[in-house]
Amino acid sequence: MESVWFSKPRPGSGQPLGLSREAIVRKALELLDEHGMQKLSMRNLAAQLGAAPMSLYWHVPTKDALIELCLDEIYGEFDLPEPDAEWEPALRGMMHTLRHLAQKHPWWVRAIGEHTTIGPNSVAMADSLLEPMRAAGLSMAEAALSASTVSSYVMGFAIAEVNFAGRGRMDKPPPDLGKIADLYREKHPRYVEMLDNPAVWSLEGQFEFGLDCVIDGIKARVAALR
Amino acid sequence: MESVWFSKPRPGSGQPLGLSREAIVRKALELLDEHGMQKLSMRNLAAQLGAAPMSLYWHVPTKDALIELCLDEIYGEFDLPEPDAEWEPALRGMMHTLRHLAQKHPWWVRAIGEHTTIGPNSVAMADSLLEPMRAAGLSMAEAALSASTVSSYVMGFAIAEVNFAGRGRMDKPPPDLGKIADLYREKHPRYVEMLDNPAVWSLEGQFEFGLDCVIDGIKARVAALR
DNA sequence: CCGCCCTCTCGTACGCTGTAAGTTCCTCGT
DNA sequence: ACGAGGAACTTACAGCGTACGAGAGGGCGG
Repeated sequence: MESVWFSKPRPGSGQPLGLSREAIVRKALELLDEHGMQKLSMRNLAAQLGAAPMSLYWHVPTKDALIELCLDEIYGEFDLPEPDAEWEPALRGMMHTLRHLAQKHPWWVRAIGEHTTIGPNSVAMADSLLEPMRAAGLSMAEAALSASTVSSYVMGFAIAEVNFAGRGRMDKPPPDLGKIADLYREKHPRYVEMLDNPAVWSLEGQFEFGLDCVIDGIKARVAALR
Repeated sequence: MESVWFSKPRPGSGQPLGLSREAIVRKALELLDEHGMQKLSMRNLAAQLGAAPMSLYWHVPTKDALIELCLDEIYGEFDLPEPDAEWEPALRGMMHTLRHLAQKHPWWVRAIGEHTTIGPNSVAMADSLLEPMRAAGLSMAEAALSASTVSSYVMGFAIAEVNFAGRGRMDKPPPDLGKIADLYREKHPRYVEMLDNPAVWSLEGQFEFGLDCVIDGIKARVAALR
């Protein structure tokens, strides 16, 4: 299957266009952010654009491709740090924006499970992720592995976060929790005890703790170079 | 919305059952592992079981619930380490089984993006993840945060791995890669240089490197206690 | 100026999906 | 023998992605 990135839409030869790949992606993104992936259908999207469903297919080969375009689009929001920054704060900043990106576009966690993105913005992000690691003095291989490690962590965290937040905001335990706790109190007392700990319900603390761990691990590798 | 875990199927009063929640879940799992999530439909599943589509709904409230049951089922395969093990090898072992679980059930990475699981096996796994952390001497809060950190990393890694492997096995670069490299060679030379590095394409190395990083970070916290 | 072609939009239709509602049958306790 | 109710089935609906082909409208060669 050919990827969207290799086949541009046929360039129009001058007449005014009511529809365009850009407009479609923009509106799709709007729908996704507002109502989630379940409400995004080609029919629905076309209606929002005042067009017939099949008209979209001139600009976009398939719905999956459209979603990949949307994915790349949100990677475009990712703002890159200035190149002369210290490597650690730069890395931390990028990871925070990555998390906020997931929070702002909750459908992201669903999409990444089914689509790989190799669009320009996605690549730009991956590339600029290498920057701080190389600046830290790591070799190309180690830089790549480190970058992959931190972003794997953030991705995993974001999924859990968004997913759980879907059942209600997650600063405090969800209402179900009483029942869950009761169900498992005898069999897994330690687990239930954990659920009572307020530190577990602080997303900020949770994220920061994990990020610190991972970055500490990387710092150890940077230090080993000297 | 009530969760599956609170509403058992009505217990039969004795007659032989052609269908059962267990049989349905088992067959669904079979279909999922073999043909992926896209091929699992209630109609298809019913056909495989020699039953009418709507018959399934007596045993399972909804398709999403069925998938949650399947998720919990595969967590049941997760074998817990013996309780007197050293904390670090125990943790590493669990993380390896978690990864292999994702490899064995690729649909998992799609499912976790849309479903939270609080079934017995899932909870048992989460609980036993606390074991090594507590054994290491960490407080309840730190144990929970650490466990969440490592498993976030593994989840993120597994998603990337399975996802990419979907386009062909990933021990070496995919065929698309030439085109990608050509597209971005000028704009992101460092990125395409990275793609040429063999270390980037070793999944084992990749996984182990990241796991080492995270665990090093945790070890630092354990050491800080003494 | 005519007619062709190329770009874009649309209408129709197919095969698929999850599941609500209502029907039928079989087994059991009384 | 008879009602109760568990379990399976039938029918039907609203929605989905998209293949296919028809049509509108402007640009350009003749």
